[in-house]
Amino acid sequence: MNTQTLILAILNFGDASGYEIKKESSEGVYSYFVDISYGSIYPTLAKLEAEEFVTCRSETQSGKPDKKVYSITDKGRAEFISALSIPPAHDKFKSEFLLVAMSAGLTSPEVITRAIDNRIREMEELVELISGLRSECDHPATQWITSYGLHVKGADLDFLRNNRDSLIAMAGLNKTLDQAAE
Amino acid sequence: MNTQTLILAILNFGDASGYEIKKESSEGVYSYFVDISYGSIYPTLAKLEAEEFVTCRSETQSGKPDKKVYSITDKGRAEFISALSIPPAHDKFKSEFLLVAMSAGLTSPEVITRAIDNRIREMEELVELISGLRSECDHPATQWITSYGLHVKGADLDFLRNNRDSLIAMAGLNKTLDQAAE
DNA sequence: TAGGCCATGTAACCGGTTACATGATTAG
DNA sequence: CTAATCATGTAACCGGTTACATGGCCTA
Repeated sequence: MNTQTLILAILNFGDASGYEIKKESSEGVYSYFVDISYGSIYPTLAKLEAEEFVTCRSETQSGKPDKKVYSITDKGRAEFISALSIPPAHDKFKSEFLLVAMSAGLTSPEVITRAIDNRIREMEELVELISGLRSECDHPATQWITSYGLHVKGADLDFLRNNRDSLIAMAGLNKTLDQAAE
Repeated sequence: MNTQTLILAILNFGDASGYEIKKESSEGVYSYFVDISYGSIYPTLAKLEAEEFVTCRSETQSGKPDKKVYSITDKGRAEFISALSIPPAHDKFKSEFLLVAMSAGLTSPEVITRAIDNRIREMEELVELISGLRSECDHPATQWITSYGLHVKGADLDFLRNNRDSLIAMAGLNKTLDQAAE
């Protein structure tokens, strides 16, 4: 998913500044399945304005710096809807944890324990986040994707809790075998 | 996860050529959580050899082009193990589907039906793949990660099947509301 | 008074992909 | 005869991140 479509999606739900878009994409509902940095947000916003997909107005705030609030235009909405009709690409999924877990035999119980306990904690935080977001917003499609996330991440957490010890038990086993073979 | 560590991980399980590493990373066990292209494999392999993390021998094959088979060295294994002890970064997850689903109201039932049915099919194929891989390999840690994958992707598939129709029912709703408001 | 939040923006960099070049063999 | 598989490699490109620059306000 390119930055442009993502920003259009966010603006379609409501006006926002670059700063707010960043927050949405790294702390809001979107944070679960995307993330973008300032370095890509601001240039894209400028490009989007030049193409008339968004308009921009400055808002002066008391006690805070001015902000540039962007609104999606009809042209931008049409562009977004047309992007939506392109069959979505596969999810992109990369997991360092799985590589570590797969190599559990080569490393120590301490390393594996830390890795899986961190993962459990992060997963709990993610479930918390999605739950919170879910209760804040009654938009049907948002409810659907948050239910989805909760269901999948809940199953993930179950597995992690039920199989934590068995993974830790595998740590260092290759080493032991190598030594036994000597 | 950088290409280097991933290649070291694959070579740690056995010797392989660049071509075979690509296959492993896009059709084998690793395909579930990583993917790399030739454009990054071959240069990395050369770098790895220069640093003495791997050695290389040429194998002439009858009826096939020669291949360069790489083996991990003790130095390479030490490097890999040390990379393993660094706490793994968050999973990287990007989903165009979730963005489309979240915007179901803006698009047509056809678009949503195609998107979710494609996803269900892809998820089924992934579950098939992991099942196959699982039965081929009795390495404990690999069994662990494949069980994990099967558990999570099974839950994913359940949700998708049980909630397919409710998502489709949301398609086009925003449009209808807009028109009703006119 | 230090650190964190609000707020916008740019330039350098980088990891990785895409597309291309090359070529033999085998299966349909 | 065509397509696919095996096999290695390079160069151009690109999307995006990191780090930097700037600065005021508020809280501890």
